[in-house]
Amino acid sequence: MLPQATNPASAHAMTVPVGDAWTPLGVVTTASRNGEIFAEGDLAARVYKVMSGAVRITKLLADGRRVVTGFHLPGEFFALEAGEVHRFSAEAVADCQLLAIPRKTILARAMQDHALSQQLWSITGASLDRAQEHMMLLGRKNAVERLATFLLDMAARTGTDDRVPLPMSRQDIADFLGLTIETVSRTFTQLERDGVIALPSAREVTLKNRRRLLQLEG
Amino acid sequence: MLPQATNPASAHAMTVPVGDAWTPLGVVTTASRNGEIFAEGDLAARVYKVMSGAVRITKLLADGRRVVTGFHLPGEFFALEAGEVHRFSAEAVADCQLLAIPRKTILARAMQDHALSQQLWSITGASLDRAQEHMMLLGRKNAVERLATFLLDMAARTGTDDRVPLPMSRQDIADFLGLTIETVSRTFTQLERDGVIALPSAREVTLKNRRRLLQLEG
DNA sequence: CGGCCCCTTGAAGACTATCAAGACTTGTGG
DNA sequence: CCACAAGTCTTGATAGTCTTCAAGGGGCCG
Repeated sequence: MLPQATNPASAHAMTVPVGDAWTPLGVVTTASRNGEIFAEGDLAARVYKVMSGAVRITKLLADGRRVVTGFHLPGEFFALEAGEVHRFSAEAVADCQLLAIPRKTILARAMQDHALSQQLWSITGASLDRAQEHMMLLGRKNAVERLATFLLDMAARTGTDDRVPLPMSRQDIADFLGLTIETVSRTFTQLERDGVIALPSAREVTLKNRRRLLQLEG
Repeated sequence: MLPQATNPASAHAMTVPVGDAWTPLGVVTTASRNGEIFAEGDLAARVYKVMSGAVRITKLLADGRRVVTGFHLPGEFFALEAGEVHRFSAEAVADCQLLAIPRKTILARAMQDHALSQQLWSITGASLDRAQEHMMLLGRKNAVERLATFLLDMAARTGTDDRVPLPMSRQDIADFLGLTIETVSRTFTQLERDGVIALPSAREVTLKNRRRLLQLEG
């Protein structure tokens, strides 16, 4: 169940100016592939926005079984939680640039800026929506439906066209979909055989038949 | 998959004063067993606090497969979401008294009360935590572990001692744990046979061996 | 070119779902 | 208060999906 060894190297700070309302509040840091960004139980000192790369959020069971509760792609926030301590770990799926904003800064601003305050709530609410949608997948969908849902979601979030890059490993996908790596691989192959997708490489999917994929989504 | 027919009768408003900071903001309403409190897609006009009874939050797949994403017990808030529209349905598991607070009221207050504003965020964050914990259950736990987790959670939330009332049906539990009603029933029986719990009735469990249950939780 | 990951594929087995029937509970009406 | 009916829960037998165990293929980097 435990996947690749985690590379402890990560997160060297270096100030870089970029252009959006949040940017001036934080600093851009980097995290290298499989590098830990923070761990479950760490003090929640910062909130993050993905600038480039991809991040996975994970939780572990005592015996090592792993769940990936979500992936975060460029433009998305994570660790924007209300608690003082992180309830999950965050790791870089691929080399990342992250905007790290001190929690204190956010909270101080929110004290004086109701719009920001509401935005914080709103972003957390969006995470909750996604979490509930995912519970549906984990609780009631079969392997094909899970993968179809995943691919359509990734396409919606990243794809400009029908070419969808998959920065994460099969094991990451398996732990996200509540399946084993073997089942994920077999299901990819099945969708390819059925002409629903093409697999130019393991890390890139081409959607050949979105209509069919939507039906398969369940 | 679709369980009992839903009883449309519910939610008659009647003003009743009670004692806590939220109470003066809303009105107490009632919902009868299996009555709909609101449906997915409804305008999110109110947020709720359970005064008595129990509520289930559900989502449906197009073909009728159902997921219960959570239960809410007395003292707990629900529908405290940021969006304009409910992303899930809420139904009364048993006859309920609910404090219904108009969303507008909450938002207006939050504009002037930072503590409240933060509290909203915090409550939503707590929901997110629970959701992620539940994803772990749905994604990686087996039937025994799921039921053990559920029982310990219910005990922690309601039980004053080792007697834990279960206001919800087996079907509700099944849809919450991502199992079938038969598997839930068999797993209850198994835990009883193993002396971990006793079942004075279908709707009440007595924890006979918490230590063992904790081990089984996974 | 060789080694190491990562991914794919195959065969067997386990866990849960499905199908089916019976027991118990609860509520209603005579 | 009893009898019936409907809903709920339990149990059994069988089937199916996914997991587990095992091995081989392919790509990337030193």
